[in-house]
Amino acid sequence: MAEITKRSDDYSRWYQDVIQAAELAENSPVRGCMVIRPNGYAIWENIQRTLDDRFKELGHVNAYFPLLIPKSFLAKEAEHIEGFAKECAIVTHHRLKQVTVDGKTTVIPDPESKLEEEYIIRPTSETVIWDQYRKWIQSYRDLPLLINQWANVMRWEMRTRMFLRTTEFLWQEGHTAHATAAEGREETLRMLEVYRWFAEEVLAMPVVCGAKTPNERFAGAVETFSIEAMMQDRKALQAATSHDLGQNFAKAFDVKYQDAEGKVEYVWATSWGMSTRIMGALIMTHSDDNGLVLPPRIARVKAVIVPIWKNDQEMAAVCEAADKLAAELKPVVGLVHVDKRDKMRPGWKYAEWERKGVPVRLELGPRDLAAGHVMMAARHDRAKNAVKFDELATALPAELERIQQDLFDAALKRRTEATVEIDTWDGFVKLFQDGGGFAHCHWCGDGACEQAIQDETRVTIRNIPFDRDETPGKCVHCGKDSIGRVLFAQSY
RNA sequence: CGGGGCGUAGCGCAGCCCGGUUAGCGCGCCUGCUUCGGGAGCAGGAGGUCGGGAGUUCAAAUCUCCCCGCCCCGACCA
Repeated sequence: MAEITKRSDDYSRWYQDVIQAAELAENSPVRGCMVIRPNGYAIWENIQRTLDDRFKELGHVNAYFPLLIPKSFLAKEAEHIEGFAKECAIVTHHRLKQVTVDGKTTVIPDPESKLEEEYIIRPTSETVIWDQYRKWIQSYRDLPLLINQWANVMRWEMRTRMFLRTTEFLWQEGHTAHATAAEGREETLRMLEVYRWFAEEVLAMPVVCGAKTPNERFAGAVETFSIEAMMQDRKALQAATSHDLGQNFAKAFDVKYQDAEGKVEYVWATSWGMSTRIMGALIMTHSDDNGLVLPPRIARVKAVIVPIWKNDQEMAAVCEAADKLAAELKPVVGLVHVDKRDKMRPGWKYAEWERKGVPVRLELGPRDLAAGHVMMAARHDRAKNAVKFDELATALPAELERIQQDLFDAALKRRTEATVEIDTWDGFVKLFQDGGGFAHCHWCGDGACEQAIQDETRVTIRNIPFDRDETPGKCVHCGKDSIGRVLFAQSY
C-alpha cells in the first residue's frame, strides 16, 4: 500500500493520498470528472439521507428537472447568464456517424444531426425550474412552493480538484417561491441554518455563517449567504450557500400570483445548495497522516470487529462471538462490520480500517473471549481499552459520541487558534504570507477595494458574519470608514 | 490559457543525460507450506503495446517534433 504523504510535507498531495488510500474516488477518463467509489458514495448517501429527511421535515418535496436546458433559457436573467456563460457545456448534435480516416474507423458528430436550438448541460437549474413554476403558480394558494432536487450539474472549470471542484458534481438544489419578500428571506435563512446544523452537528465541522459581499454573490441573487469552514491548512472553504433571489427570476420567467385581494404580483424566490464539495471539506477537516477520519454520524460503518485467531477452532469461536456482537450492536449504533478475511493478519486489518476512517475498532481474540470483553480502539486518538460484552451496547454509543465531540472540538480549537483581528495592512499581508488563517478586519464596503485586496494578496472576504463585531473602525486596506468587521481568508 | 514538474505492471519508483541481450526493483496480486494480539516468513508464479502519434537510426523507454493526461503555482469558481 502506498504511503500517505504527511500533511506537513505537502498538504495537497496528502489530500489526494487520503482519497486514494480510503478508496473514496479516482480520476476518470474525462478530464475534471471523477469516479466516486463505493466508500465515497456511501458518505454521499448518508449526506443525502440526513439532509433529505431534514428538508422534508420542513415541508419540502423532491422533484426532478431535466439535465438539458434550452440555450435561450439561460439568457433570460441578465446577471445569471453573465455568471455562468463561461463554464457551460453545450449539446449541438443528436447523432454520431461512423467514418473511416486513414484506414481507422472513428465517429464524428453527424453534420446532418445539428440541433436547431442547442442545449446546455445545466450548471444549475433555476431557469428550467422557473419556466415550469410559471405554469404551476397562479394564486397565493399555490404558495409557498417548496421543491428540492438531487441532481448532477456541470461547470466547465479551468482547474479541478477531487471533490472540491470537479467538472461534473452532485448536489441538491432547493428552489422555493413565496408570496412576500419577508417569507423569501426567512426561507433563505432557515435553509442556511439547516446547513449550519448539518455541518456542525453531523459533520463535526464548525462554520461561520454570514452574508456574501456583492462581488461574491450568486449570479442573479439579491443576497447570498454562506457557511464557511476552516481546513487544516487554514484555508477557508465555502461549505454551502443559500440565496435570496428576490423577484429576479420571477420577472425573467414571468411568474406571477394573485393575492387574496385580487392583486397580481411577482413571486419571491430562493435557492440553496450543498454539493459533493462538502466531502472534500469533510476529508480536510478531520483526516490525519494515517488516512481518513470520519465523524461517527456520517460514517457508513460505525465500528469494525477484527476477530483474532490462531487455528480453525479459535476462528470458529471468535467469529461466532463477533457475529453475535455485531448483530446486537446494529440496532443500537448502526452498521458494525466483522472483518473475517483470512490470510490477512490483525495488524494489517487495523491499518487498513484506519486508512478508511472507521471510527471504532473492536478487537476480539481468544484471550478477550475468555475474559468476556473486547478491546475498543478509537480511530482519531487511538485510545484503547477493554469493554465487557454486556457493557458494549452502552459503551460503544458513548464512545461514538465522544469521538464526534472530540472531532468538533479539535476543529473548533484549530479555527479559534488561527483566527485573529487585524487592523493594519502590514499585519494583514504578514498574516497571509505566514500561514494565513481567518482574519476579522474592517472593510470600507467598496467592491473595488475588495478586488484590490484580492489582487494584491489572493485573500478574499469569505462573508460578513452574522455575529460580527460592529464597532466602527477604518478599512484595513484603504483606511476609509467601516461599520464593522468582515471575515477575510484564502480559500478553496 | 501562462509558468514549473511528471507520465515505465494495480500502487510507488529506477533505467533516459551517453540509443544496443529477454526493461528492472519495492509493495500489492496468484499457488503452496509455516504463521496469526499492530502492516508475517520462505518457495514458486502471473502481470508491461515504457501516455499516444510521427520522425531520426541497422537499432528508440532512451534522441527530435506534435498531441493527450496528471500534479503544483497563477487567471475563473460551489
